[in-house]
Amino acid sequence: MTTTGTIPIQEVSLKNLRVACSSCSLRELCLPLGLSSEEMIQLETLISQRTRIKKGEQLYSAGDPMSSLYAVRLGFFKMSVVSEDGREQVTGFQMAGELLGMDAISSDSHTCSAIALEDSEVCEIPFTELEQLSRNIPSLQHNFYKVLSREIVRDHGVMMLLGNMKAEERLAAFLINLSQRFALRGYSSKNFILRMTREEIGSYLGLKLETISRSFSKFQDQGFIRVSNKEVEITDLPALKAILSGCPEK
Amino acid sequence: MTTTGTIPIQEVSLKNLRVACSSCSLRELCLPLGLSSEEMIQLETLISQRTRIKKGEQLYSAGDPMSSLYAVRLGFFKMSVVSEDGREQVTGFQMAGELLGMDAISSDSHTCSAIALEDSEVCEIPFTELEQLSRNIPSLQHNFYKVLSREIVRDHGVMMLLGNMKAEERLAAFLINLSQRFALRGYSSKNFILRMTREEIGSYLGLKLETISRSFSKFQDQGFIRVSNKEVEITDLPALKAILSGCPEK
DNA sequence: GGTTCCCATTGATACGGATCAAGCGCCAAC
DNA sequence: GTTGGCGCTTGATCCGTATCAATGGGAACC
Repeated sequence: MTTTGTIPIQEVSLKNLRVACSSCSLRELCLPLGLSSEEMIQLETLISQRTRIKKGEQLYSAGDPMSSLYAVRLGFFKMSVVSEDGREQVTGFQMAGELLGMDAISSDSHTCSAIALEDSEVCEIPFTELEQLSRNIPSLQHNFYKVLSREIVRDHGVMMLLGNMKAEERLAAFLINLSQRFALRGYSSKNFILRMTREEIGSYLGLKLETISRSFSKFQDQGFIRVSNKEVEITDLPALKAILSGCPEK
Repeated sequence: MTTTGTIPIQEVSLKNLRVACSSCSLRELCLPLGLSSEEMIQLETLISQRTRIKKGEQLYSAGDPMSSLYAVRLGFFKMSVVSEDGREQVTGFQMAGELLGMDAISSDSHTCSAIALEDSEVCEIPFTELEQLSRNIPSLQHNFYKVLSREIVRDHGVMMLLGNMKAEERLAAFLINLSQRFALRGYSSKNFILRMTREEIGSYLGLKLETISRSFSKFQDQGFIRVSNKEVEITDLPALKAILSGCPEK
């Protein structure tokens, strides 16, 4: 609807439509959190454009020079790194309101690739200008530090998962995490569509796709979830959570 | 030598001794990187004190409120998180010039515990004041963003290791990483002392202590390293690196 | 100097998940 | 409507690491 470029609308309204954090439903999840409306306007002027990314397309890939961060406005992304010998590791799945590209600050070039798993839209945030603006808006600066820190905490959680948990615990943790994030965004926490393949889930969780498939089947047999291809329904959330608590019985 | 508090020296010289980034051998690794000498002095005034932590003591633990970050001035730390059901995951080992506590920014309280693995010394950096100062010193702000981002990149590397690599690959990667970090600090990259136990290495690498021990022995049998308790000598670095490159032969 | 405790090594065995393999269902292209 | 390909499921087997167990050695404490 509020596409960029192709339709020749007059500039003013285009600018208006382009980016408006203040009217964005994600402002409570995203960078603008807690900013005054005046500060939010300053942030808006900085965001040069929204970009649409079709399912399967790359927003950027490892090695690309970094000039902007991206806030997911709509859709779903997969982030992955590749080792020198070609092994891929999915490092995360990002949805609306989450920031992409923070890994790239350290070296001015991206270390991950970002691939859209469904038709998506991102707000492009030029990094140098964000740095500058954050010097004038303390709460923006603070928010951004928090976002970076939260990513570190999340990564530690994944390490815990990869280092200590068994296959079914990992998958349970993954489903619970997705469920909570959907809920935060106003979607159902019980019914959702998996945008990624079993293989991508496996890569994220340090498992093979067959193991993911088997664990899904087992959860279904136990009556915890119903799965049909990419559709998931969580029918017994407490049971899923119990798996995580290292419940003694299998 | 430059202890804090106990010895009643006159204030001026104490202040001088307390913290002097400008004369600190770590200034090229730590936050002050690239700051002018004038800016460095501003940073120094902010760092309230140096603290000594004895081997085995905790600098902070998960749940503690966070008011400061810490720069390791001397020594060696282990960072770990604990899951609700009590499983411990070591998330990293930090040495001189590295920053501790960045995970705590997101929630104003620590999510990790930091334990000294040898007698250590840290510079305490009050976070609110660092935020303030970084608004006035762009290169300080930029450095700090980079430090946070670098931590995210490091974490992604650990995910790759935990998600994709076999036991011996993980240990090889660990040894190479330690070796490089010692070299950066002017220590030998070939001979060093492991400050952590086999169990702590195992927790970091997602393996059990027996597996660490066996892999050490195997590397030694193959002539890649010499190990004696905590002492390690790397005798064939290229061979260790070859293990990482997924070399076909075992 | 001896005792104790913790850490490390090594062996035997068990088990979880990887790997190999076959078959199915769905969607897109023709 | 048919064909091909990709993603998913399920079974059989294998392999790597965990687990269990016994022993050894070094450092700290008495």
